[in-house]
Amino acid sequence: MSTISLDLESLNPQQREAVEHPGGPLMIVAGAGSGKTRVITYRIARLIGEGCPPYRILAVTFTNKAAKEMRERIENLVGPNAKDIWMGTFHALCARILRMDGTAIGIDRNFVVYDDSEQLSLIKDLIKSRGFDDKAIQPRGVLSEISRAKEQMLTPEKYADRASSFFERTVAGIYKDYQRRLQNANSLDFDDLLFKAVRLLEESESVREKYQEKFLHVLVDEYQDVNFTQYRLADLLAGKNKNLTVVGDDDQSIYAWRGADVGLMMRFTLDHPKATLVTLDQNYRSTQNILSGAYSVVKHNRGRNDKKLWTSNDSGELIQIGETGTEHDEARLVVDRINHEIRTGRHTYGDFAILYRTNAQSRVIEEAFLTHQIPHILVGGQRFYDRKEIKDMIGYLRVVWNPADEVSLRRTINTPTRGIGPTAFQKAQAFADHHNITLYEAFTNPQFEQELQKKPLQGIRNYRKTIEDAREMLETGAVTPILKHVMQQSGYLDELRAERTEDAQNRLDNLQELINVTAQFDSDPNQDHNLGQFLETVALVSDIDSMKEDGDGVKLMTLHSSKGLEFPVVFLMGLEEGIFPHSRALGNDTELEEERRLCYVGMTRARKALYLTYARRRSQYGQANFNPRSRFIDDLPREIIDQMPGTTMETSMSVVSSAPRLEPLRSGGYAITEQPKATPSWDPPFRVGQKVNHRKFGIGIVVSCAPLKNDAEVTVAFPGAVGIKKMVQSLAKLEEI
DNA sequence: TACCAGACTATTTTT
DNA sequence: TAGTCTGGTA
Repeated sequence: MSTISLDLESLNPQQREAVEHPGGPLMIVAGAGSGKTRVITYRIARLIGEGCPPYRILAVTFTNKAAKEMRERIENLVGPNAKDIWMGTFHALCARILRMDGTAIGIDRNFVVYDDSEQLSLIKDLIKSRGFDDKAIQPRGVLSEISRAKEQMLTPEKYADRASSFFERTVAGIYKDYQRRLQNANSLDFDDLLFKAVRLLEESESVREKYQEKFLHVLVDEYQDVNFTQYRLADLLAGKNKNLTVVGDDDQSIYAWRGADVGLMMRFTLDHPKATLVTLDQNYRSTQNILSGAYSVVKHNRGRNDKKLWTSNDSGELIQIGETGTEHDEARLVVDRINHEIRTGRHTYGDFAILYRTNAQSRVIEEAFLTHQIPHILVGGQRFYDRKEIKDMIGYLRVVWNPADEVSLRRTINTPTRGIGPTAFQKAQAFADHHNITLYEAFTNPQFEQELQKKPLQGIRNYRKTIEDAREMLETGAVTPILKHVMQQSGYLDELRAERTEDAQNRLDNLQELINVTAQFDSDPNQDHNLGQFLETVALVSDIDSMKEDGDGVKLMTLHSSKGLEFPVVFLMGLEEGIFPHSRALGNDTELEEERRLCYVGMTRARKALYLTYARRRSQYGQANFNPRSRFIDDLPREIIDQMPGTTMETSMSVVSSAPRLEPLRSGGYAITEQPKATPSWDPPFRVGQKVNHRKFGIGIVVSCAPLKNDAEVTVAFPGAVGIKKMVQSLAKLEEI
């Protein structure tokens, strides 16, 4: 037994109960900032201290970053053997299991993982080859339908049995082909990782027993955001020893759009009637005012089980509300505020976080930060691994590792151009289908070569040589030499260098950065050194994973990315109807509730100070929009808010001074009496959130209004297939109802 | 086959 | 607004 001393005295009784829970199913309902991570790390440390070997513990986290941090914290408590704990995201866990034992259900060890864009390109191709117009059958829609099917563990056959509408029957056909193409390409998509892992455990008794025997304790964090396959997986893995600990907070469930289902938290207690339930409701993070503010936003949700967090912290500063003219003014307001705080010496740049609803909002903020020289770290947005040049090179590496990878082959074979256009491609596809071989095999088949013209033939030979030479380097295990070889011999580098533009130089820099990444991978003693492992790591990283820890900069990220983090000072920007809550959520109660929870998550990231800002006028898609301020602001009790100095007076809410104006008066969801006039010269014909009638589409809800010469452009959300429509009021003749 | 210009259109969150 | 797609031309 190791010598582990935990400071259990410092825990509150609930935390202590959770840490010391002996065994059996345990559900920890952990409010924001309630010391959840501490409880989990202590619990794991304690299990190890009591003799449970680290390799028999499985801890599932939401992001790789969370896993890494948790591992470090446990290492501080129990020492280096914390390395042996199985810790990671569901997807990483499944990939690991499938690589080891997937052969039992016919999965090749060397499979690659297809990401979103690769899935999409495959779907697009399938839609086209079936002769559908990809406007009538949208690739995105098909993909998310397939994804949903997989989350419910429906195979193509089962899905087809249930399909009733035209759309569903179409998807059923595509789904079937899609799976076949994935299989031929020796690839799995994100959902497959989960789905196949569950299938593996269900179908192979020996594999199931192996893992059930192995994992003495299973812990799942962020349980409110699991989907059905993940729920199944956790249950299966903990099936024998029943030591399953789940930790979640239903108020922080923000991934329903991705198939997560809070209802599974309830189901846990039904499936495990003997489960112990511990609620952590003391918040150690935020001030009383921040907590009250956040609570006053979520409490509007119906059907939540009401838990009100409490804190012994001071009430702290008031929540600051800032209204500005445009989004540029808004960014400037934040810049000024940050500079002010820095000057007074109260904070450093690293203390601030800027949170926004959509990535598109980051641009304006970043521009302001660049011009005013505020050091900052942008999380997300255009991901490094989503950049074209990076995807191209990763594509090459994937073909080297797995020549059957069809999507990567398509991506790379004519990049840089080698004279292999659609015609050559179609020929190869036909040849491959006819001889029942992969595309790569077709392209490299001597018989096929005879069908080609001189130029494409030369191109293919060069390509093949690049790949084959690289394949010979596989044995060494190092990734960097292969990458360098491929960059060079493919002609990719030469082409970029020849461009001599700033953009090309940027791309070259990014490629250099990629070399740094592989070099680091190659020298990491904790990694299995092979290309397949590298490709998997790359496929499963998220934005937040690559956020640099150090560096004293203001963090910029979406609300979703901020989950699980905390900052001394938080700015929540763009609090406008149609932005946050997002326009897609207006008029949909379920989605509005999720927006509310998202707001709750954002607000509770703040420890000391919280700013909520919005602009009266904002350019969206190149057009001026006048969105009223967010209903979430109107939810806040006026005694805990204050107006930021320097914000415009005439239309702003003049908080404390005009008490009666801030009644949470709602109809269509926000305080009507307060709405500032959009501009002095223009009156929108409808309120946002108002129900209107259209003679063809029926009843819909106004998403936004924008001025248009002597007219107005009105965006309306209609139910069902009609969706969101932009229309000119004088023509559409929308009627108020 | 490659490339360009202009049209078009879709706008969330991400493992 | 910006990214994608299409169609025409070299």
